[in-house]
Amino acid sequence: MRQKSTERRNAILQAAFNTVCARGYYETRIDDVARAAGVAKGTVYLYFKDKPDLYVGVTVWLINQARTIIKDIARQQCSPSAKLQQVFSSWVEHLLSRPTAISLIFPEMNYHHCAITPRFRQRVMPELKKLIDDLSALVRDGIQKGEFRKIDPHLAAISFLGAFHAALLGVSRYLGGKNTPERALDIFFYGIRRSV
Amino acid sequence: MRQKSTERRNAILQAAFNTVCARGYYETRIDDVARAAGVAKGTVYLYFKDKPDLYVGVTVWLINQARTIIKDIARQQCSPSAKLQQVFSSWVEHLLSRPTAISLIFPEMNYHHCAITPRFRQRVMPELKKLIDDLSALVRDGIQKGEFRKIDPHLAAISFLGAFHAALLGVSRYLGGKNTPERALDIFFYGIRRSV
DNA sequence: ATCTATACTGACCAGTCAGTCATTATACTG
DNA sequence: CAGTATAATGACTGACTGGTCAGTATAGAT
Repeated sequence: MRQKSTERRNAILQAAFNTVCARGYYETRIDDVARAAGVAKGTVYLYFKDKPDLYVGVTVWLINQARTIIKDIARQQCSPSAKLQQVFSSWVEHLLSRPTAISLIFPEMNYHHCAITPRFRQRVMPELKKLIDDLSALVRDGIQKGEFRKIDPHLAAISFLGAFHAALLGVSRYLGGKNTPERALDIFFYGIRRSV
Repeated sequence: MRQKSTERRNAILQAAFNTVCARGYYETRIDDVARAAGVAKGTVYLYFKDKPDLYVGVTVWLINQARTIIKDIARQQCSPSAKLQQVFSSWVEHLLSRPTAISLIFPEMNYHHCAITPRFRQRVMPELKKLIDDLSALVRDGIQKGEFRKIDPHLAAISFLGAFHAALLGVSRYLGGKNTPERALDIFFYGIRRSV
């Protein structure tokens, strides 16, 4: 009784992630993913029901990685600010070479994928909400410790994503200036208003 | 000597904008756009070279609208902060019913559209850069008037886009909480750190 | 070693849709 | 009004790709 290989599944996931980052979902061919994973095209369908299913797999996989980073850092003994900073830096480190991956995270980008939206909603949105909850928890901790202003932790978590996004844009090929990603985090922390 | 109708061109652009916002570029059929615009499918090709050309047209059109709003507001006699706030509110007002439009603005989302990326680069990126320059000018003004911290205006402009994005997410169907868009702007202005 | 059940393969197929173009419609001119 | 040139039409076409499945390969059991 032969087993499907976890190894092969991961190879397909990784190949799909790479291709989706390079080209986007719609310009990604199953054939390309298969070739990059070193399997036959039909093999992809042994592990994933169809193309949208593969996409959902990739997105959940990415979000779980992002959450793992948060969890590891949340366990450290340092201030909430330092924790947010570390999550930020770690994420930047991971995605700097593939900024397009961020589109996997933003849901309104995924309105685009109408064919998978119901499935996306059922299987990815819960994960994404957990990601935001993880970030919210860090913010809540900071509020309780008097480090952060009294703001909605949920919105702050979402704004953190926006700041992360801006960070990637700020160093990107097309819109980049003389920035480092940390400057975007600085704006997130301190705002643009001058204190009086 | 018959002329092509500007009216018809705009109808096609508007229809394409609506469909792209509702479904994304790849789930948008030329047939759907034509029907929504009240023209035949082949007519679309009288005004736009091909599908990517239509997409570029829509994106440039949206960016120009966003810029018009900035320009109008920049002319008013009020503080730089108030100006940014008004741009923010006006944009929110325009896009609240179609948050997906924001994907037209963020370039790494458009890496997805490999078929149009070179064309996009040549025709849309210059407009997008101008949009960011317009915002940067407002920020620069605020810095000179002592209202804003000494930060890179360019990065602040990008962060403004990120904050705008977060605002839309914060009130969205999937990730929304009890927020108003203005709260995201508040975070952009004052950050999350508590002042000491 | 043989047998079995499942993994794996890749040529094939059907459906889709962007783009085409022969035909028709219509605005404009004299 | 007739003629002309261009706009507009929509059925058709061909390229493409996701998914299928008959055939092959192979791991595991006996």
